[in-house]
This record gives sequence, structure tokens and C-alpha cells, in this order.
Amino acid sequence: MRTSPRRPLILKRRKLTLPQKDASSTSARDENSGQDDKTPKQEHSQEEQHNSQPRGKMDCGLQKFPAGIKIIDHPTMPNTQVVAIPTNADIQSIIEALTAKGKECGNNGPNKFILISSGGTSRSAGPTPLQHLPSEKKPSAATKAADGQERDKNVRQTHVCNLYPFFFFCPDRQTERCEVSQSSGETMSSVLDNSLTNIQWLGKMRSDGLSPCSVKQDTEKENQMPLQERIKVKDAAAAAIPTAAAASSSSWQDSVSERPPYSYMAMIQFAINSTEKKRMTLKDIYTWIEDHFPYFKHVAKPGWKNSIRHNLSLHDMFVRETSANGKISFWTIHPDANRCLTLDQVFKPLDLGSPTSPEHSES
Amino acid sequence: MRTSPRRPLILKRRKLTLPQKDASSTSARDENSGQDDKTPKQEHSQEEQHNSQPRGKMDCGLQKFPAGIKIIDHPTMPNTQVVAIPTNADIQSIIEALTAKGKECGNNGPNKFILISSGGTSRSAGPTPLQHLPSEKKPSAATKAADGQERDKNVRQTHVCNLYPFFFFCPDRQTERCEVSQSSGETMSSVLDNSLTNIQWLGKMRSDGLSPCSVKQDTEKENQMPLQERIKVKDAAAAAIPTAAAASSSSWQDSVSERPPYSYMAMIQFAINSTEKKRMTLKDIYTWIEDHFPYFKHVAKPGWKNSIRHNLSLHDMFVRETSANGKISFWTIHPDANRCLTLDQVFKPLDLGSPTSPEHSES
DNA sequence: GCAATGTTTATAAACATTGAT
DNA sequence: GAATCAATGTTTATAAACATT
Ligand SMILES: [Mg+2]
Ligand SMILES: [Mg+2]
Repeated sequence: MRTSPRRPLILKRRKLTLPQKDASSTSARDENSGQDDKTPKQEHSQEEQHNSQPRGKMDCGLQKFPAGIKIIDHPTMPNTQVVAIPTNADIQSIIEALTAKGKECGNNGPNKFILISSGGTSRSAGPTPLQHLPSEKKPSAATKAADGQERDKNVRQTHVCNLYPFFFFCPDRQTERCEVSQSSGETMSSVLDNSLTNIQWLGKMRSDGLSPCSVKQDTEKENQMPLQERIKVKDAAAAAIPTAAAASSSSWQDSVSERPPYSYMAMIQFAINSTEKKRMTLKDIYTWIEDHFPYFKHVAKPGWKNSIRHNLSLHDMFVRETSANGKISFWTIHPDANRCLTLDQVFKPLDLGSPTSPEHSES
Repeated sequence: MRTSPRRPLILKRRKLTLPQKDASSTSARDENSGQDDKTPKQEHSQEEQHNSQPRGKMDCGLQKFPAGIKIIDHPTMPNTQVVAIPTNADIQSIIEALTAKGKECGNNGPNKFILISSGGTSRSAGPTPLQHLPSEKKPSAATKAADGQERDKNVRQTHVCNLYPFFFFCPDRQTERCEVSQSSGETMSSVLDNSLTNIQWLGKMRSDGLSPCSVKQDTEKENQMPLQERIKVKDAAAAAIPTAAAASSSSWQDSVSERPPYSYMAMIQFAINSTEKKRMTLKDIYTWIEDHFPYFKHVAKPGWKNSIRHNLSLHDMFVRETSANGKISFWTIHPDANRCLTLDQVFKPLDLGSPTSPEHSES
């Protein structure tokens, strides 16, 4: 920590909502490895994405290859291409197309390919033998509900076979994004959106009962399942209306799904300093942050709690104290280090709607 | 840091040589994002892998699917299957086979598939149309040598088209490994070793002149290219001899490609304490570690240097001092915290061959 | 301006310890 | 009281953004 002078309250750092792991690991143990993991990430933070390279290349539209194979930029995922493969295409053609595409961009090029089986010729992932697309139909709430209170029942009837996210390994580079924008690949975007939705469902498809060997991780652990899907759904619905101007607007998205510009350390200080005695239990810290920054309640992966704990342990400024009776342990801020930061010192809370702040009047 | 009592010298932690990112990010900027990234990882650390679940399943041998597709456990990489696909197989069969295999193991199953094109029927990746396997032939040192001093010239004539590492995304889980053991899939292991070599080469295949758009990251930055290939080559050659007993033996592999069980913090202490004045420049710390732990010279990703710097900054025990003339900055160990650890306190260095230790007698 | 060095934050993970059934 | 399991706490690793030299 080093107690360097003038640490910024508002994080400037934090670029990239980083692409994160792929196959990753561990079961559904604790907050980490949340079921949300490994989905193509992106986290919906459109802001913070549009900075660097103009890169005049823009060679990212639809591209046709032998055997009816088409490769299109993924409409939202950076560095990703969707490869539509006719069912009658031979493996050799597939490999050649991928190879060609891979060579074309070299190290700078996209490094993920998602293979989908297009019907027989072109239109891609529409009606294909092995699946049925329920697409927009309402959740129906069947499938082993009664689990948690509302653990997104709409993710269940998956469309298994046809869509598989393959991750293709180009050597390196990624700063040099291929600038996947809404403009390119516009023509197929609706179809692809469907596919993508499915793919992402599939990505976070838990044990839908289709796997015999999975008999343990479905309990409830820490898996609140960061309801991101619901957001996704609303997102899609909203996107169907304006399409153009609502890119990185400032309405609902911002207040709920946008990550606050404060570091964990700052937020913990906000939380603790918001109390009378300047001390707070871990659980209350969680709650305070969720109440004041909906991002963590709704869209952040469960691992954010791990990060909170990590910060509490790591930084010397946070010291753990035990209540008089020795029952409860509180986190406090070392007096020498406490700048008495509070949220409203750095942010006048307009009037979002979360001002009630059930501070849990710590015992 | 907290100066907790009795910090272990030998790391017990460090399980998983973690599967890491997939698409990851950034260009070849500094040590991070090394070109080695995203290759199937695994890092060769077989030890530390064989702990948990006995898992009586053992359904991991060779398996045949329609259209001549075969799926075999990867002989060394855990959680990975090699899918041998005849060139005449249709995409539908491929997807079905993968789907079936995926379902079979469910969430617990392997989450990576490597697709290779087998000749036309079975024997897998042997003689295939688009490539030629030099296999054991000596490096020959042709191809654009005169680069660095010896930047693995043998990696060049790659076998491009036929082998592609695809990463297949099973939803979650990984703790429940499929227990990939040397025993299963024994029959094909030699063939697969060849394939694997190529695949991994391809995985870190840099810009071999085949990509037009890559015109900048090839400079020299920090990209020493973690010569893992050379190791791999020797590996293959060595594997051709014993095959059975040399599985996770203790000979060459261990001393070079196996990660030492010491934390960065410990290694930095070893380095600094190995000097007279108990101080060392960053660069010399790098060098000392590389000299004493070949892993970091040869197989670690370039990001390890980032980690070194991170540790130096993070831990209060490491304090930076400036030489008398104010020119050079040395890293020292805070006296209160210095347990005077040295490498030979914890490890009698048999007689590996790296004892000369050009300590760079810091100016 | 660039590369090396240094600092800080974020995330994931392994594992230990404590608390509650 | 032991066995389990969940919550909490600590530490290491890695990647990244950014600052400073
Ligand atoms: Mg602390
Ligand atoms: Mg330090």
C-alpha cells in the first residue's frame, strides 16, 4: 500500500472490462467462478471500450469462403468472428477458411471464432436439424424451478447442439482490436443476436439435467447468478427500439449496470465511514455497496465479494476488530489512514432512488 | 503483507497452473501479454496435478463416433481431448460427436477439445495432405537466423493448416477433472505427441512472415519468446525412448520446465540475500532468478517480470534505495523483515549445472 | 519519445480459520 | 462433541493501467 500521497478517489485506471478467462476452473464453490464466468464476458460496459485505435483497416464485414462458409464479425464481442458453416461443408474447407482468415489478419486479427452450423447454404443459424429456437418466447418457468427465489428460469430450455462456442487461438495481440462496431455486419446482426443469446446461455448453461455426472454444484452456494441475463433481455428489447442513438446513453444502463468509478478500497471506506462508530461487518459492507452501487447487486460477477475481502485483508488501513463480547468482528479504518471519505464527498447523489440506505445499525 | 508469522518458504498454495485467459488482450506491449499467452497453457507442471478426486469414472479412453471421428484424451494436458476428424467427415457429424462427448461428461467433463484432421480414416494426424512432419530431424538452423543469439531457430518451418487448437467451452467446473492419466490413450500417445507438438507450435506461431498485417510487434520489446518450443522438441525426442516410465519423472523436465515451489517474494529474497551488500537492481534480480530457476528463462511467460516488479512494490519488506551518486536504484530488504533467506537454505542444489551464477557484481 | 522501472488496482484462486448446523 | 459446510480472512499469482525515471 505504501500510503502514497494523494491517491485518487475517482479511479482513472480501470480501463478494459477485461475479457477474462475462458474455460477457467473450479466448481461453483464460492463467489469466484460464478456461473456467470466464462461467458463471452464483455459485461455490457460499452463505455470504456471506445478509446484507442482508429485503425483504418475495417476489413471486418461479411466474408465468403469456399463450401459456403461465411465469416462475419461478431456484432458485439470484440475480436470475435462468427463462422457460419453449412452442414455439408467438409472439414478441410473449414480449416482452410479459418486458416485463411487467421492469416489475413495475422497476429493483430481476431482470435476467437464461434462456429455455428448454418442450415445448408447461407442464412446462418436459422432452422437447423438439431435444434429449435424458442427465441423470444416467455420463460414459462418450467424446468426445476423452486430453486432460489427467482434464479432466472428462462435460461433453461437450451438449444444445445447447434451452437458451440469454439475459441480459436491466434498467437497474440489484442490491443489492436478489429474495431467491431455495430455498423459492420449490420445485415446479419439480428440473426446473430439470436445465436449469440443462445451461445451465451449455453455458456452459462449449468447442469440442466442433461449431464449425468454433475451431481453437486447445483446447490446454492454463493451463486446468486448475477441476473445479468435479465438485463440482457431488457437490453435486447430496448435495443429493438432506437438502435442508433442509444449506444452509450445515460439512462437506465448507467445507473444500474455501469460500474462506479471508485476502487474497492474507496468503496469500503465509504461504507465504513458512513456509520456512527466507523466500523462495519463484512456482510454489511457487502450490503452497503450493493445498495449504493446497483452494479454490484445486479451485474457484477459474484467474485466482487472476494475482491472486497481481498482488499480488507490486503490494505493495512483496514483493521479487524472484535466486538466487546468477542462475538462479532468488525472492520475499521486505521485512524492514521482514515481520510474520512464518504460517498457524498465525491458524489452528490442526484436522487437516484437508493437513498434510504438501511444501514443495518450495527449491533 | 501484514508480516504474518511463519510464512511458508515452500509454497503449498499454487495449485492449478491456471487455464488463464483465452482471447485476452493488449498487443505485444511489455512483458505481459507475451506471445506465449493463450497457447493451451498447462505449462508442463505435471506435479501438483494429481491430488483430488479418484473419480471412478475413467471413461476417458479412445472413443469412436460416426463418420470416423475419434476422440481421445490428450496424453498430457488435463481436461483436454483430441478430436481426430477424417477429412471427409461432415460438419454435422463433428458437431454431433462433440455434443455427445460434451453431454457425456456434463459439466464435469473436459472443457477443451483440440481438433485435428486425420488422414481419411483413422490413424490420426499422421501423413495428411497439407503438411509434412519433420518430427525428429535436427533443427537445421536455417530460416531467418541471425536474430538474437539463439532464438530457437527450429520453430520456423511450421505445419500450418492442419492443426488448429480449438477451445471448447463447457459451462463450468473444472475441479472435477477427468483424471487424464498416461495410462488411458496409451495407444495413440506417440502419434498424438507429434500432433501436439505441432499444435503448440502453431499456438505460439508468431508472425512467420505469413501475415501481412502484422507490422509492428515483432521488434523486440520484452518478447523474448519463452523458448518453450525448444523444450518441446527435446521433449518429443526424449519421449520417443522410454515412453512409459518417463511420465512425470524427475530428469530434465523437472529441472528446466518445472516451476519452482517458491513464491516470487521468496525468490526475490533469495536473490537479494545472495549478494554481499544485500541489495540488487531489478535487472539483476531478473537475471539471478533466470539463472537459478530455468523455468523463468525458458518456459514462463514474459509476464513473470511484471510479477517481480509487482512484488517489489507491493511488499513493504522490499525497499528501494538509491546509490550514493543517485544513479542506480537498488532493491533491498527491510532489516526488520529480513530473515536472510537464501536458496541453499531451502534447497541443496544437487549439481544441476547452473552454479556459476554470474552475480553481476553490482556496481 | 521511448523503454525500463515502479505503483496501484482488479481478479481469480488456494487455502486457512471461524461460525453455524 | 464430531462432522460438515458456509462465511470469513489471508496470501499468492497474474494482468493491466498508468506514473515515473
Ligand atoms: Mg487489512
Ligand atoms: Mg516495496
